[in-house]
Amino acid sequence: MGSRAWPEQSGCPFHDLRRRLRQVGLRPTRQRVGLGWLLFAKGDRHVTAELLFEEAAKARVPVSLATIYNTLHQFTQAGLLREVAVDGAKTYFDTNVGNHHHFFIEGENVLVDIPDGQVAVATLPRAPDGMEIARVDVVVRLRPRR
Amino acid sequence: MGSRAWPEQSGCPFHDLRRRLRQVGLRPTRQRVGLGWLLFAKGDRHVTAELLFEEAAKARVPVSLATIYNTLHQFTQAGLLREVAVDGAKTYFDTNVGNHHHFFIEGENVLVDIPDGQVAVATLPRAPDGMEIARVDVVVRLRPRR
DNA sequence: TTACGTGCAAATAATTTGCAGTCCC
DNA sequence: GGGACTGCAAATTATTTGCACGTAA
Repeated sequence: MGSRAWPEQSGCPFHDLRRRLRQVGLRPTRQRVGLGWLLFAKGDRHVTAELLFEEAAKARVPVSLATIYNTLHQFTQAGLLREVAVDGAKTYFDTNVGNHHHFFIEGENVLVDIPDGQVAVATLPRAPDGMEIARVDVVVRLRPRR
Repeated sequence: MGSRAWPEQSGCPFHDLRRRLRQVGLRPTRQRVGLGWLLFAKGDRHVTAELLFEEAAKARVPVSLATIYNTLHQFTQAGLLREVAVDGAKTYFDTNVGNHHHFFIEGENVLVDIPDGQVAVATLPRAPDGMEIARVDVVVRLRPRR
């Protein structure tokens, strides 16, 4: 779970969200709170800008696509989200910012978390001179069994 | 090295290239041979369409950007190239189609092969029902040491 | 010859940006 | 009130496509 990014929760998720936004230096505006609610209320998720935009429309959160993009990037910079690298044109954002890896379902273009501990990278290469390892991403590509 | 895709080499790289193209069902046209030359003559490489386009211009290989894209995809489908998934908007093509993984240098947006054997994935997750593992990609993200 | 390739320019798709107007603190 | 935020539309960037023309077999 992505709980690492959500310390000190109280009883009220709404207040937690607003407080968390302030903590990371973002004003809890209507759209940020609305999007945060969509993103973080349902457990770990993987969204694209377009998908979140549709959800916001359904949920009557008034927000433009441009603001969706802005917000996703601000949340990412604040450590509330993480960008996931898969191929395909779209960018995926993951509400789970903890250390974990992904399945990528080819054809469907869907991302799924790999349950913790099911992937282990045994040997890591040494980083070249002057470089350090920022992160290790493992993507296990799945296709329908023929 | 990506030699798996290049069986039976003779003394003449040009002939090898033309023959290889025919083998995979692609007519050895001027632009395909020219691009193949740029791609495969210098060992393992990671290129984007734009980069290859510039190289072609320098090397006086007359080719349009649209044809670069077509050719890269045809080569990929033929197994001469492999698409690599990193984030960032661009698509990278790798002349090494063997089993290996990558460093991705943040900021510079450059891909580098990780020498074989320096990364090992110890435990693989079981694939969900009806799915099988098509491929496992490991990307080690590097940043300048602070 | 003739199907396969290529170039060009226009079309898409995802994302970003500039700026005028709006809203939180 | 004032600076941060948002929306809209136009701009960018990467890539794809349609179609007339060129070229390898």
